[in-house]
Amino acid sequence: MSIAVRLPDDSLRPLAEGATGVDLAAGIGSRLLEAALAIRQDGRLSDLKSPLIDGAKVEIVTSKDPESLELIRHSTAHLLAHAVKRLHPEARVGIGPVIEDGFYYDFWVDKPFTPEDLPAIEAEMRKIAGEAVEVVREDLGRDAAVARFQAMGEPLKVEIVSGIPSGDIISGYRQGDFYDLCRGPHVPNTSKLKAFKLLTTAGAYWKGDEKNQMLSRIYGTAFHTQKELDEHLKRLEEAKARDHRKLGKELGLYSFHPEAPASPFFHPKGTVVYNELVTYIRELYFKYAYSEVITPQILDVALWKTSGHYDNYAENMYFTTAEEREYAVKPMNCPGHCILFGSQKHSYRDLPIRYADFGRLHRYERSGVTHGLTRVRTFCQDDAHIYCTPEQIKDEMAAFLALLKEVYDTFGFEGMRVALSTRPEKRLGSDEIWDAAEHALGEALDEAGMPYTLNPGEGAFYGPKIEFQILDALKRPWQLGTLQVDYMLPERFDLAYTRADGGEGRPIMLHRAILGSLERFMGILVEHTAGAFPAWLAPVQVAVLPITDRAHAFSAEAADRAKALGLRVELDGRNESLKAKIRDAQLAKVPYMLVVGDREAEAGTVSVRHRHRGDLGVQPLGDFLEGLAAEVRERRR
RNA sequence: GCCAACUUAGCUCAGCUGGUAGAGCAGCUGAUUCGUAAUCAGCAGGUCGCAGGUUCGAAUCCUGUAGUUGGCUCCA
Repeated sequence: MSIAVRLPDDSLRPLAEGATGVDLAAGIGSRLLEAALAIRQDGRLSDLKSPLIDGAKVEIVTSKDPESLELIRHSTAHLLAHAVKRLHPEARVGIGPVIEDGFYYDFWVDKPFTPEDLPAIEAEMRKIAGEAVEVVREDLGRDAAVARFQAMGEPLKVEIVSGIPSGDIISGYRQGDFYDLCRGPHVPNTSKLKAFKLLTTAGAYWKGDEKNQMLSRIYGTAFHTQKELDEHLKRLEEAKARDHRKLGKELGLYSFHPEAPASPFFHPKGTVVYNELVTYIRELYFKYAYSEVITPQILDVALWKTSGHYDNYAENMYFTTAEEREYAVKPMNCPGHCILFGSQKHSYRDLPIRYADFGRLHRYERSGVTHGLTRVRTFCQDDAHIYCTPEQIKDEMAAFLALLKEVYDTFGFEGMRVALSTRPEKRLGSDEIWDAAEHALGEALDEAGMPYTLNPGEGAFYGPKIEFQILDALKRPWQLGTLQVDYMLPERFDLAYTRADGGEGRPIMLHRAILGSLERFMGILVEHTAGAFPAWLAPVQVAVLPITDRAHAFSAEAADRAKALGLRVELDGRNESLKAKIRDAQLAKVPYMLVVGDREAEAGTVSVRHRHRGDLGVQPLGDFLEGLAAEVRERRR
């Protein structure tokens, strides 16, 4: 008996019955056998050692295959667990999946692993890889698997396997004395794992549930070659160098202090950037017909009970009492806007009404979740609420999408992705209302021709939402904008408008933001630009650098003229060398430097240096200043 | 909130197994007047996060606490 499989070049290859991918690869060539990691039969990835199916389309998977990286990482996770079991036989294994950029493995140990433990474990991994231990699939019935893991003293594995229906076949893999539950596939032997690194340790709950056992997690990554691994580690370094917490301190933008945990102090330079962002959004609000309002910071608790925040969000709110009356510090602007809307009679002719608010918000975030500027306890959103009729939702969405695109384009963000989040478990309102709201958003997106993904159960408690995600300069995704439909608050605040027929209509409320939190946006922007803000945002837009004292008078004149044009200029009159002044201006990421020596002072010119483009040559002072003023006015990138 | 690590001068960091704190940069003073990423010299600067404890003696060991960091979890 013999079988035949079809190769990618469409040729048929006859093989003996029971032949595996190993036989196939070996038959084609020893180089291929060496490179082979797995096979794909009729589109399904499986072990190199799995038997070939007669008539199947088969390809040998090598490192060139995109899916093979996942395979390598998964096998490396097993290698990690194998090494840990050798060094720490008492450790109980959890799970070890592949994640973006690497893998992790969870262990139940008395003493959690620390970074100091990693070199020894990594060395053991290299040892096992060097031993070229065969990786063999061993399938077991459910009950046999439970028995085996019980015998091995692996309670977590027993728990997983026990959750699988009795009678099912469970796949597992053995490499030497290590056996693990796994769907596979895996590399044929451990020598295929050549480029890996353990990165960090962390605590993690079993099954991600805080009520469960805390396990010790080891993170690592793996690649096909050392070169790819090195490049990845270099990228990590680059991201670290752009960390907004580090750059914010270095550039003197903001700082954090124990007196107000997770709450930024914006220094003068950071405040310039912050205010420029607000000014920009304000200008767009004028263009897009929003009305800015200012509402109180502290409001009666009764308001938050009406809005539903008290019941759903109290654990994240700050409370205060005065004259025996209980107040809450606002965690969002919406209820205040509802009071505003309800304070007057509205005609259908007035709608939509768009209230924008840069009010400061406070939310109590649990101590472990705060992070630099991206997760803080006090912040401000480019927040606005639109009150409109059901018929106006689509137009409002279209206008918002245009606004959103304009803003993201200004900052050079690309690759926008859109997600529609639907009803969560903890929510207000009837299913009928949710049906209508979810439908309205989906339809509007369809009409705008925007592809989107669904996030079931991720909506806000008062309504479904659309989230807009962009990619920064390092191609990292960030969620910035959001648009949420809210049928609940108008109901709870009994908001109304007079319809054309004289009857009363209930407005629909749209919550929307483009940048999200200004604090968080600033952090993202710092990482996106590596601190080199475009001229319109730069805290110092131009530095004047006199070479000698003789150039001081003209330098001062240059600075004054820049200031008269509204430019943020700094005159570096220190008794330092030109080299030193340039270095300091470069490190401060000042976009333009004007070198002024005897020649320039004499001719009324400046020698222009750009932080990235270097020496741009000599220009008349007036020409340069006008050019820069235009660059700033147009908010060029 | 949970697990772990970290916290020393304004900043970045040294400080071996406990013997009573050190560098570079920044700052100040002086000299130097200089052409596209650090001129030279001198001076000054710290209750070693905070509170207890062990010890003849604590930056160092122990306990507690705060903040930060990496994760978990959460995220209107």
